[in-house]
Amino acid sequence: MITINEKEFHCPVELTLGIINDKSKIFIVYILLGGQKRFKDICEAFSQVTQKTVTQKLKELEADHIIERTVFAEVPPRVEYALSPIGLELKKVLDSMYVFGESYAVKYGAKDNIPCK
Amino acid sequence: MITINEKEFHCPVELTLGIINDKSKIFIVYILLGGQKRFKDICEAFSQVTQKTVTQKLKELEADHIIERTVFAEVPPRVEYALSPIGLELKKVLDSMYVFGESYAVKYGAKDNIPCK
DNA sequence: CAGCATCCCGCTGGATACTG
DNA sequence: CAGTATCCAGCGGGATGCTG
Repeated sequence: MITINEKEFHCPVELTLGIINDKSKIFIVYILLGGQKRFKDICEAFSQVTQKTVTQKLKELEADHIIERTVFAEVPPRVEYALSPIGLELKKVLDSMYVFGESYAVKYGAKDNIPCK
Repeated sequence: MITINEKEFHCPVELTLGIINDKSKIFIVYILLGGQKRFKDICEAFSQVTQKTVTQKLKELEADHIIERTVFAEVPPRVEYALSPIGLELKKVLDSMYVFGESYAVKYGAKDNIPCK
């Protein structure tokens, strides 16, 4: 049993799922694996998700220590998001998802080519 | 670009997320990593999810070739669920989630012990 | 035992407009 | 630019009861 902020998890897998519990969050992590990004860049990176959702998910990820938020005192405002040290460790999870997706595509998909690494 | 059943994915990660897009499915895979199980066993394995959800998720996973369903012509009926070969490859994804959860717990959690492997 | 059918509620997340 | 505010629709998923 693991306890974090009065939430209880039966095992590490459940804990991980508690942190990146939806697609949009995983996508944000995925995007940030390419280096730190501005709010606008993240929004543009996936068209399927609205600005509001991005804002919200970024907040949750920050609260969970996955990403770090840096505000620059400039006009116009600039905010950079980057993965924290522990956030970077999610790379292995994403990598394994990539590998699985590749195998799956080979077996069941009509793949043109496999980019986006 | 990968195309499967007229659905398009930009990269293998997105494809993987398209298959195991929610927690309950990942949990089912997690449970089945322990060997084949009956419907009832899966339902009992996580109390937080209802029977209906289990039924539904099992169907989707079967449609996506992740699990295999075997019906035994017996009375009372018996149905066994097991991971398919490609489903077994999700083990690596789960494993990496386990590793991440462990690291995270060490850093931010009050862990009693870490079971459930 | 292994589901299916129904009803229903809550929350996620979309669209749009406004602010420091 | 980087958000906040509000309003609202959809659907995932809970509870319950029925069937082959």
